[in-house]
Amino acid sequence: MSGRSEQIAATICEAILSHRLVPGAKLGERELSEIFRVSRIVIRQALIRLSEDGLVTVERNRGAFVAKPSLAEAVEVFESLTIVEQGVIAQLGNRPRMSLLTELRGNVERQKAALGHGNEQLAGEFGLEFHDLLVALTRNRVAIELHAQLKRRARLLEALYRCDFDHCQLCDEHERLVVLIGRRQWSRAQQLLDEHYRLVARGYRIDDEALAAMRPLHLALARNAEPAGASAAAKPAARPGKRNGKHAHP
Amino acid sequence: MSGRSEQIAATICEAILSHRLVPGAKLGERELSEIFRVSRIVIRQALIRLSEDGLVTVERNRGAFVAKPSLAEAVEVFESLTIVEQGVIAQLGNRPRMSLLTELRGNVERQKAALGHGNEQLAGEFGLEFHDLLVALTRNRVAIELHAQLKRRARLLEALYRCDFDHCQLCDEHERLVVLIGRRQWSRAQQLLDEHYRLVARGYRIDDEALAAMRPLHLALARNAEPAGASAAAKPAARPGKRNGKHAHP
DNA sequence: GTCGATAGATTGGTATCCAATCTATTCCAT
DNA sequence: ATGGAATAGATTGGATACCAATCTATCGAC
Repeated sequence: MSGRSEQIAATICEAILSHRLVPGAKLGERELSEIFRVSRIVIRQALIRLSEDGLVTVERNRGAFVAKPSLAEAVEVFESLTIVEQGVIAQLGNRPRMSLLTELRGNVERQKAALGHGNEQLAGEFGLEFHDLLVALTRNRVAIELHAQLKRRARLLEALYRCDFDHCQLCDEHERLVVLIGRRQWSRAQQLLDEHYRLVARGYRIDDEALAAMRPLHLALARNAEPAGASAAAKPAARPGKRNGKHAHP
Repeated sequence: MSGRSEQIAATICEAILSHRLVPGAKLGERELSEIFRVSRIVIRQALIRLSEDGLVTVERNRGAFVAKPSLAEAVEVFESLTIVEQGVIAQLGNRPRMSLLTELRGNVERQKAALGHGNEQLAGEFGLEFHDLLVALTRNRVAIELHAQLKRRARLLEALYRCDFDHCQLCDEHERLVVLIGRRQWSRAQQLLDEHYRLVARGYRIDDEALAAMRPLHLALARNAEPAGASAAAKPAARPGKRNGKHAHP
């Protein structure tokens, strides 16, 4: 409903976070405007939104690209996640919301159950959710949005650096973290959290093949690229011959 | 240099942070486009940038306004600042950069000197800088930018809620904070920081007169404009006969 | 083969136009 | 006179066309 550029930005964001658009991919204004059937200006506004969020970098007179953070910046993102969540733990000391720990315990149980069934994919999802729940304990929307932004940037990194996690150990640390929080041992909890994120960061390796997996924009955005009309076509399908044959990957 | 909309956004941001544009003020596209001598689209792009930063809110088909955070949101902003800085302190425990404490000590000395000369204004400036330096200790640009964004929102609040600080006590707490960090008493330091920000938050009172200080855009954005508090009383009612202050903002 | 020039393509920005929506006034009925 | 509907104006959201500046890539000369 609200602004067309807003929902286009959300669509592109979703495509980036699900790795259908890989870091470094060019986001051409003309191409996107044809895909979404809007004018270039709306596309540019969407790209501005994404660039403010850190998911897209705009180079003057060259265009917009999916952000491709350096390894140094990747470390900084994880460190920032650590900082925020350590701060959240410190806040728990002042305003004990121990009743809310139930949610954390429930999440850990779901992680363990998923691991018991050998579903590491699902366990990973729950593992991400754990950190959301931790920040949600503050009931502070500003902090929650801050954390969500950092997490978006972290998910972007997953596309760039192959991750190889020891889900067992990660889940175990989550459980120990809940115990420490329950015992109000904030300092120990912060220390464990730091080690936890360092373990996560160690799971990342440079992945050259990810960049080879680049696919054309109209494929990456096909699912969500609905025509401008209220309900014009159910299928974007193959676009009828505008101009084709210039999609060589550089 | 880089994008026209970018520098216009920076100019408007600066005007907001120095309280020449008060919360709730309308940012009309046509009016701004005439002031900056650019097309409306560039203005809209600048407004989008500012809205992503949280300094302006855009309401569909109604326009853009300088953000007017509720008291609840103000509390959340300060709590988030606390969270980030507490996390920074926790990080200092892992990577001791004690040599950089010199900068913090120097800042405290400048605060005390300013207070000694009775210059509370200058002491307040140094007080803000103290928290920047604290976060800068991490050498983490992502965290620094995160903190800077929160501080911009905090400075916006100063225009909405009149602040009445006990600069002596604030400076004293800064000094004690440096001592605690030097002694590696991270937990105590975090606790003191929390109390510190609660003291700051208590200094804020609802200020109705600030909204009355609204002035036309072209005056607020003039090159050599002064902050709202000083010379606003000279011409309180600049608008002839139009409606005044009817900007209810849920 | 390397270096430079030229021609295309893309971006940044302007001007104009139109539809949808919100605001405020006016006018009418009670 | 007052409340409500109708209307006219203003503002936003967006489209289209157009132009200048810049980047890219091909082509040609040495």
